[in-house]
Amino acid sequence: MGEEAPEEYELGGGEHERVMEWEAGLPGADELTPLSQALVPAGLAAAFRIPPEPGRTLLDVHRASAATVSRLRRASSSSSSSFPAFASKGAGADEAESAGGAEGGNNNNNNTTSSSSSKRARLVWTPQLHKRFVEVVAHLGMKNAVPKTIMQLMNVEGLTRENVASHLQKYRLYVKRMQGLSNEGPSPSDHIFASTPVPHDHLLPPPYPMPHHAYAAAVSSYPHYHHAN
DNA sequence: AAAAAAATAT
DNA sequence: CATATTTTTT
Repeated sequence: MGEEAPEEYELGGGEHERVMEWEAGLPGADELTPLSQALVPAGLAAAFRIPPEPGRTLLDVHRASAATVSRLRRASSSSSSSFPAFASKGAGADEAESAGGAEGGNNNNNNTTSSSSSKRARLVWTPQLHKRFVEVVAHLGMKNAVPKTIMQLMNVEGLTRENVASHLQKYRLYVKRMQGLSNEGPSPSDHIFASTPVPHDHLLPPPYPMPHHAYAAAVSSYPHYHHAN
């Protein structure tokens, strides 16, 4: 019969249900310093030679909060009761999201999807992965930041060049949008991003373990995969 | 139904 | 390798 589940949850990129209990005692929005506003006034920063403003934009904030939510989903250990909002929209089978709560770091991923077909699951660019990506790109410079090199330096097993290429495409657009929308002032420093305040990422091995010649064989972390369709 | 993300094709 | 288009997920 029809397995039609009335999903009234607007999770992720939808509405947020406000839990007033959590807001009790907290200052009102009008009393808080807007995140979109720089902590250090432009004039003051200039006077004190503090040019590198992290460039906090609404997009950055949004990304950061997304990371926080992502963290909460996983850290839903103790706490009185489970979060009502973070239910996986399991269509058929519930997805097992990793195991160790504190993460050990050892991720032996046997993504031997058995089946012969190379129908790999969709790669999910988790904040950790993205951060790694950004770091590598930043270190390479827009000049050498090409999919192949990025993939190699990231050294994440299972990560394909196509994965990186696709993400890079989006990332470039993202950066572009940001630059165009940013203050069109005469600021030579244009590449101001990489502000991806992701929690402590002790989950991944060193970013670019490439001192001289690649020591292939270094087992690295694995990307987050989700069940494919 | 629309938007975002990732995959795939050119 | 870059960009465009299509598919999949939210």
